[in-house]
Amino acid sequence: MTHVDRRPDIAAVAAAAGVSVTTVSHVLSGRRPVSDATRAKVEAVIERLGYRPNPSARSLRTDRSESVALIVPDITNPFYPAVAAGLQDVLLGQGYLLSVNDAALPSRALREVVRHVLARRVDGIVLASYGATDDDIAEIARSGTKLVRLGGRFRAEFGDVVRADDVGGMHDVVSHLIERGYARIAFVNGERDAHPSRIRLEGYERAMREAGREIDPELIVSTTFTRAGGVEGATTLLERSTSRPDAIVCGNDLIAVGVLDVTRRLGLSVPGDLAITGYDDIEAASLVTPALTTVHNPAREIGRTCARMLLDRLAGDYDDVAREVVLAHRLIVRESS
Amino acid sequence: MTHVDRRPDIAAVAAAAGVSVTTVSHVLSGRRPVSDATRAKVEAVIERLGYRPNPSARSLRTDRSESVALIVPDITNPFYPAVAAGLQDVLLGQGYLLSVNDAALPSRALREVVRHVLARRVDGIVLASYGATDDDIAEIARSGTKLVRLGGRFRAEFGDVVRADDVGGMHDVVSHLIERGYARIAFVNGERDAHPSRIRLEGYERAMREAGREIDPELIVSTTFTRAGGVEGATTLLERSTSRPDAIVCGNDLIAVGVLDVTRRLGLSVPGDLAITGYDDIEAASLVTPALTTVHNPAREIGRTCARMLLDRLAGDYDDVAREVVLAHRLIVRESS
DNA sequence: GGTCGGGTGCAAATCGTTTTGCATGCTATT
DNA sequence: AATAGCATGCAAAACGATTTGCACCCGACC
Repeated sequence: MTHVDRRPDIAAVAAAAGVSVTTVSHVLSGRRPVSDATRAKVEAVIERLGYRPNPSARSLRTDRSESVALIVPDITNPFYPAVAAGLQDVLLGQGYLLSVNDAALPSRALREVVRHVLARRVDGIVLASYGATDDDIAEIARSGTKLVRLGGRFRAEFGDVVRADDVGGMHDVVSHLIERGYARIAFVNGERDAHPSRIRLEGYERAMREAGREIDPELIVSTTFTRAGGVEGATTLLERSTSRPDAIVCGNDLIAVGVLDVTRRLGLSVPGDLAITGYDDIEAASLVTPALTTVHNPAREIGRTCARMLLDRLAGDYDDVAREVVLAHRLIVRESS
Repeated sequence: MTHVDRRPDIAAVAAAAGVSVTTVSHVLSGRRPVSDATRAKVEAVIERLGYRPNPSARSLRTDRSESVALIVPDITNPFYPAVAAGLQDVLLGQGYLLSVNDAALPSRALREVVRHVLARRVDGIVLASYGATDDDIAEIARSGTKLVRLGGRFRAEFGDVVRADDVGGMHDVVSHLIERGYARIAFVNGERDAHPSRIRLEGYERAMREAGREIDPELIVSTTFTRAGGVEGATTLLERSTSRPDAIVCGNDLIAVGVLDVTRRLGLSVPGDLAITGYDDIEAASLVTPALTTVHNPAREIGRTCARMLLDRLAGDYDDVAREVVLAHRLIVRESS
């Protein structure tokens, strides 16, 4: 084993450059003017010694960790990795470390995950978990940690919100189906009380009402935002109903994939016997056969936006006002409708 | 604005409990015996005050950050989120924070990402990037940061390696095709110099040789581990060859999906005109039509294993010996072959 | 009865930064 | 020629934990 030299600290740099530690710190932070000659000298030494400030010491002093946590309800849902990539796009350049935390039940309760990241004193949290309760959010607020939520109801005291226009998106999908002449349009939604479910249902209802269609509660079922949920929902709809729907609108793409599984098993032709639509436009939507009509959810751009808003807040901007940013959706018509 | 009380520090706890800070620290760490009475008193105060040790102060003193970084080549490849979930399964319970870092080109050079996490002084790194050079790995080793690599060539001085048995997996796929009677079996691989490419090619070659088949260099093309790579590879193979292959083995599922895109465009029937196989068994493999024959890569279990090995190292176990752990693969035969 | 040793607790040094208050030398102004 | 003001640099006090060396008290042992 070769002996590894002790890591240089700021004092070592100061000594080697013949200045005080204060001066080195000022060169690093730029908080006080430093003459060009001194700066050059110090920077040369830093380079030569390979000095990197100790982040623990720094955050102990400044009370900032330069790290941000993303909390997602299911990291294996491809929507969230895309969000994470968007966050990273912005955060990496600013020197922030991004921690990604999966709060997927049953193994990991959201509250436990929230406590975990709060205990680590992250500077900010991007909360993408639709399972979050007011209590969870209040706990974050109480700790003083900056918060940006991805989706969810907008309330000033609960921080900023970034979301796609789900009401509009779902409205467009349903209108599209109505236009194509589908008569009995069913809806397989995600978790009943989750915010995205409610908001997507709202879009469905609005489009139906606008078209003068009656809303049949028999045609609306709530399951979970997963492939298994889609199987369950489709089974309920297609096996119990006396008169079958001729189109099924799904709360997200994963559900739609599950619905497709069922139609395949039942030997139904899509979109002949039944039209199916998804939501989010994850890659799988274009892979299945028939390819899914869906609504593109700009995941990466949402991630970028969350990051920028968090940085604004960390910089002290918008200190006394919460913001809600809504990103445009885009209807993608493919073969399934 | 309501006034938020200052966070209690260890001194506040000591004062409220009528003991010294040393004692409180010992209650927390258990490094010295503390009487039951004292312990109970201190724990009650901690609870009442909601005291949580400041992680920066702690790691400044202990030189441990209790955090681990995962570096992946493409976070939108669903294999990696599954690995991340596995890591989290193990790390969360131990109080470690997991940071996930996407080193996807062209925006983020791997070296830059490595520097970034090293600057943050993480305790350990799980490096899943097949683009890593010896230099990258040496830089990590030099910093003293514990390293576990996901895949890659095993070398004692470069830390532990966890990998699936890719040679065996690819061997099984190819043998399966040979058994089914396919005559001209082509191979669309990922990046030519990437380790997983080499190793998977090895499995292909071994199976061919075992069956007494000749290896035709014309039938082997290197692209990238992406859907676009599959399109490119299939186009090359199917449009240029005088005599077409009747089976295409792909370096991963994403490539296979791209190959499928091409067969669809050319109107080829799968597996009638052409058999196609993938590798990894990501969800998409079962979604496409026809569903892909592939090899199951136990991503989540790989993640868990990486985490455990890293924890071993951080605990000082296996200090003077590197380990390579190989996880079993499983051939999944579906419709495409 | 003196000594030994285990259990328990405390004071103080330490980790590596940032930041404040003050001192110095120089230039420019009057 | 005196002084105001600026640019520059330094010493020292935080930040909040962990850990070491030492002191004390007590019962047990010879």
